[in-house]
Amino acid sequence: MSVRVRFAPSPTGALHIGGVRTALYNYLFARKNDGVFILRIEDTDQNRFVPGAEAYIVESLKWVGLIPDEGIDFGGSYGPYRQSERKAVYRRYAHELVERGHAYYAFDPPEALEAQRQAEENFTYNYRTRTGLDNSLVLPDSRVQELLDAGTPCVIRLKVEPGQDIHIHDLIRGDVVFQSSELDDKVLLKADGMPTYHLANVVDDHLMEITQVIRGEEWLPSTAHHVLLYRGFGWTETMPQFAHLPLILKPVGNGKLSKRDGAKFGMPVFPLDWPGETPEARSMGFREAGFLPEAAINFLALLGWHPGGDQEIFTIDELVQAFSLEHINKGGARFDYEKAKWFNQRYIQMTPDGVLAGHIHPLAAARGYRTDLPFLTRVAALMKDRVHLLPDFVEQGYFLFEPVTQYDDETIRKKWNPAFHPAFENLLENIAQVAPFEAPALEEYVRHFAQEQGLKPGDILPLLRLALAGTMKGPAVFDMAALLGPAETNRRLAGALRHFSQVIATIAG
RNA sequence: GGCCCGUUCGUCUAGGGGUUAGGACGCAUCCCUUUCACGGAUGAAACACGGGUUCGAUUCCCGUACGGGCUACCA
Repeated sequence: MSVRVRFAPSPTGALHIGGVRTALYNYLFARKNDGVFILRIEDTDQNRFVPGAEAYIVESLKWVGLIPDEGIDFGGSYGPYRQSERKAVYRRYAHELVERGHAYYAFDPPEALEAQRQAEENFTYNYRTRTGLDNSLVLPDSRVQELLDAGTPCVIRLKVEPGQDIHIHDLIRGDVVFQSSELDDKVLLKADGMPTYHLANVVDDHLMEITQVIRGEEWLPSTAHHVLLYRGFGWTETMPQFAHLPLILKPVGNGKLSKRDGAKFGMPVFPLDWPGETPEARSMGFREAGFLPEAAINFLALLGWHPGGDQEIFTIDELVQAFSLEHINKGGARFDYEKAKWFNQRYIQMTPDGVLAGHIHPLAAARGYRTDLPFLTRVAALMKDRVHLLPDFVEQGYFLFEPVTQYDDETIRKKWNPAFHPAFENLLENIAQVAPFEAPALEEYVRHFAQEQGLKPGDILPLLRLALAGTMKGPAVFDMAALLGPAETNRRLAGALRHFSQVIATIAG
């Protein structure tokens, strides 16, 4: 039987980075096994529906390159892939389960159950309590029919028979056993006619011929219910295998990574930006933070999984080749943003300058900088070894785009000597004539010039850097000069010379 | 509270009955470089605890502790 796996997010907001990892593991598993990767939207909660969330999910998957083979927006013959469009299907199956005696109608209004929970410490709707509640198990058939005919609001609940062990063989965790007596009679079909997750996911996984369910650990406890559903429907022969993924934990402190942690720690926890009503609700995305999608994928893949060995950098094809569910760790993995940035740095280094130029383009444009690709390509070459995120190119390399207005005066006081003035005057008059105006020629000229003037390289180089960039941080001086060109180099030298004298004059005064 | 899952350097992890417990991020020192980085080298840093099983447990079993998840007409 060919492998078919699905990623089934619910459109209640931005897709969490943990969700992206779940999608990634499903994708890798599908590719590794020549299977099919399906995107299914689980929008059965009408109250939590968020407009735009579905489009966000699709755009996120596209950005990281996890393109579904089937699903909403991607075709396939097992549709519809949006659960809200399959309402009739679930209704039919829910009733079938009632007929088979594995489910029943319950008329208890939500308020009544709420009151029960208030009154009774650990109230659970199960085999113990259901006989005293308002459902088709205790009501006479005629009365049930009457209520149904009258359109009385009701739900359909799973009838869990006590006294049986439910064994699950989890592909990641091994054997897990649940006692059915501990399980509650889960609602399968809500009063609004929509199914709950439990019914919908089992029916859809069956109908869509899903072979492995790879999902978050938060689903492990309800898997016993799902197994009971497969049994109730008589689908045990084709029941999918289960694999429950460990959670992604907060960078610091306790608990799983939450949506709010992005704003809290100033780091992205979503693939793409997601606007929020308040600053705290606004979510930064990996894309907007300046990550290359390949880097984000590489980072995510290794957060909770490793194939063994010492390799850290994996192309997507290498990930596919190396992937196996058995190597997924059982324990939760803490989100480590420093490591994420390290991956991005490595991927930036590996990316050709011309490609980087394309990434820098919009960032430069946003700041009103030069945007011609040949120039940006050279910027990329000079900066790529010292950035972690794409915006660093313009934020840390600002002096390549704009005139120097701020100088590192501290260093000027240490390095500048008024006695250098004539020499620098000379340099600024003649440097523009160096031909070709490229780094090697410039370096040769300046070093030779220093010698001529009786100066050490250490006297002149730091000051030249300060003149061109204003700061002691940055690419090789001669590379910068070459990029800036003769006119700009001359201009900056002249401006710097005036500033240097002023700074010293201030001290003297 | 109940049920379920987990626990190797600070973090992500490799490993697995006998190892100097390996790698990566981060950190520190040094080299390269008259900048910042990159790169290279070196270093500090871990098997939660207690019982078994065993000639021998970090590795297998059982407890304990700690962490996590679930416990809705949410997913």
